[in-house]
Amino acid sequence: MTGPERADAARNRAAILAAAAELFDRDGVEEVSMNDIARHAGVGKGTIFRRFGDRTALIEAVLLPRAAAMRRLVHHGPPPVGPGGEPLEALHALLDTLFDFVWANRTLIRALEHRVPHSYYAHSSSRYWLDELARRLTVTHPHDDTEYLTHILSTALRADVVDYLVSVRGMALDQVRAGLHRLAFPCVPPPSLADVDRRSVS
Amino acid sequence: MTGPERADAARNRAAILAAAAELFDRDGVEEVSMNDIARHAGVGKGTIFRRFGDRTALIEAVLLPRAAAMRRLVHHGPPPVGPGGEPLEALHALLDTLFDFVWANRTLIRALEHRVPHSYYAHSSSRYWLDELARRLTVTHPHDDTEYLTHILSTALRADVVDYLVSVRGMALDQVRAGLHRLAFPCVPPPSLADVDRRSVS
DNA sequence: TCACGATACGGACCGGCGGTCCACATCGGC
DNA sequence: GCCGATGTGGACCGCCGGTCCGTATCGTGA
Repeated sequence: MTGPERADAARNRAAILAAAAELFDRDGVEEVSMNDIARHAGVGKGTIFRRFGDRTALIEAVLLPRAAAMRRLVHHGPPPVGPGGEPLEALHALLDTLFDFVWANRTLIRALEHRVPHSYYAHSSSRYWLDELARRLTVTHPHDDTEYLTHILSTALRADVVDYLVSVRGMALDQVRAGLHRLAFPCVPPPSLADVDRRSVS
Repeated sequence: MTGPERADAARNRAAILAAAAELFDRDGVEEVSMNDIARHAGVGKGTIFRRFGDRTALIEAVLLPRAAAMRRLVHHGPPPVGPGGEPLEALHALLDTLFDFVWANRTLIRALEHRVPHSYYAHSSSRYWLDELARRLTVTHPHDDTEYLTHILSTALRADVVDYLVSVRGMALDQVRAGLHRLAFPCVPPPSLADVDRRSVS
């Protein structure tokens, strides 16, 4: 066991991740076999399993850097999504950021949920933003049942729920986004469309 | 093509459905192969495929009579869940009936959703109770966005969402049920626990 | 009762999957 | 340049859902 990883191994890891990301995105996760990825990356199938263990771990490995980027944005980025902004703006910015992340990675997220039931809520890389959401809700909704609200919002943010609204019910993305913000304030009338537009364009 | 079906064929259909229902229930849908079902039913694998077409259709066939029973209850049963009762009671009774159905058949429903994305909302045997829910909401919430409310409630009734709350978060069934009823009336305080108990015991 | 076409049966068989194995190639410190 | 540690790749494995077809069973009309 030398320090980290041999040079050729690192090269192959990168090639596999790139090939997997491209094929998953292009053809849908379920349509891509491990053999496809191996061929496309120019490596043997055994190499993939040696690097990543199994199919589930490979999917996670493709998703991980994207989740980490979002996490960095939330924890160290500029306000309003990063720390230091006005609480209400911070909550809405977080919702938008989560929504964008879920939408952009919906195929990977759905595939993971498919292979590891409840991973959407229970997976460690999900927990942190569920907790962050709860934290911001506690500030903006000090008198409500924030655990309950967190659950409602995180369910509305499920990749398959959003996907259904858009691809089966034909809702526009901004409609779904507006519904999400409205859900956070169930007892006030929904904001005017102009407000919603201003927020989601930023 | 004689009239309906030969006697041995009908016998086998029943045996297959019974075997599938038992194994799905006992071991979980994903753990049961078509060979398992064939062996357990005492028929050849070919017979299953001849009768039902493919695995998805077999799962649907196991679920169908249960959904039909619920449908009968809602359309022809005694009030409050059947027609003729007081609107508010009718809505709550429907929510309870749907909740019980989803919980009792959560493994089958999840397996179907797994094989046919969005089937939970889009499948014909789901449509009718989504429509019924919307109908009753229109009566009890004449001034609200009932389409939106229907979506929120049907999402809260997803088999995987309920399953997560119970099996991962450790919520009691009656808590989840209470949350469902509360969701239908977001702007009034939740009913006292006594009310909830009275309703769900009936 | 029997004969015969229509129908159903069942398990060998197929292609493809995720995952394993191991003879061989490649790396990199000395 | 040597040599043990590390990495490689594709043949191979068991299993899956699904098909095929020679054989068995049904039920009708005579």
